[in-house]
Amino acid sequence: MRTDLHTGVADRLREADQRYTRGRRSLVDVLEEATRPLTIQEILARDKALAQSSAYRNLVILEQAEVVHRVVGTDEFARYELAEHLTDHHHHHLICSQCGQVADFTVPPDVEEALAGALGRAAEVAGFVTQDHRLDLIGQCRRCA
Amino acid sequence: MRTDLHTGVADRLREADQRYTRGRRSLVDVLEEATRPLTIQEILARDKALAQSSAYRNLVILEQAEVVHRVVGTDEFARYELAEHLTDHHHHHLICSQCGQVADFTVPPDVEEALAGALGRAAEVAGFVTQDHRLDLIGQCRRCA
DNA sequence: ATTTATGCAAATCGTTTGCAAACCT
DNA sequence: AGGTTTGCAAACGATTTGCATAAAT
Repeated sequence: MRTDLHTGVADRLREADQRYTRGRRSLVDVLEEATRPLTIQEILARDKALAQSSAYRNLVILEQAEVVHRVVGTDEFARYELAEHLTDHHHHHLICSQCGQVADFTVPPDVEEALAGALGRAAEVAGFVTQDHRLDLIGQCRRCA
Repeated sequence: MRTDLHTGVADRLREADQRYTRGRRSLVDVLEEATRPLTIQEILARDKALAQSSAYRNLVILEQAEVVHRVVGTDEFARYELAEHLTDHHHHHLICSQCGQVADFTVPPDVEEALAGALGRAAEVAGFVTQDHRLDLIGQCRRCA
């Protein structure tokens, strides 16, 4: 099913002139098994062999190589997930304003399309070159509500 | 036109059992004159009489009283703007991934409605209590592109 | 063999906090 | 007077960085 994930990652890293080391592979493995964006601490807890400083450094590199995506919530912790082009799973985030947890969700394709059109037009007016869009819900998760 | 702004703010603060002091009034004044969310440093630069620690403390209080809204971009700086119910101006953000600047934009009402409906349904499925939504464009602003 | 990555510990920097003086009611 | 807020300086904590060693090509 996903023997290609590491191949895809390797390709991206090669293009960015970066090596695919054991530490970077571990990060990708951890994120692949997660069903939501993880904080650095969560990542380190899931693979005890990872050093904190290297994890920070490698996540920056993986982000530049477009292998991972940094998710900014409402709390002080950065969260990471695999880039959408590697998972084929376009989605958005439910951000709990209480505990900070981030969960995934999707909206129907027709809404997604209407949205993309409107956003494209708005960006054009502002002379803005769009790279990505961010659609999140802020509220309280089941556990905190 | 906006003699009522301070009245509205005072109401919110009273409800939160908070005083409307000179420092808090200054913060509201600075944010009222801005056309985009401002970082703390930008706020302090616009009113030299403000002390940094009090600004941080008061922005927390104003946020809890729903007078201001904290905007999280992609960089390390928190940004603040007046809450939408005080400005009657529902909008979204263009976030420059290069310089971090945040600008405002709007989408047509029909898109906004379709979006609200889809989001409401998605949240319901996840057992999520929605407080707010966040729709941003990430890209490069006119100056950085 | 040479370049690049790692991991520890120290530094950085936006933000938070302790505390005594100033302020409001 | 009694409780809040202020402002300075010190503390905090997530993230970054210097440097000597280990790994990758």
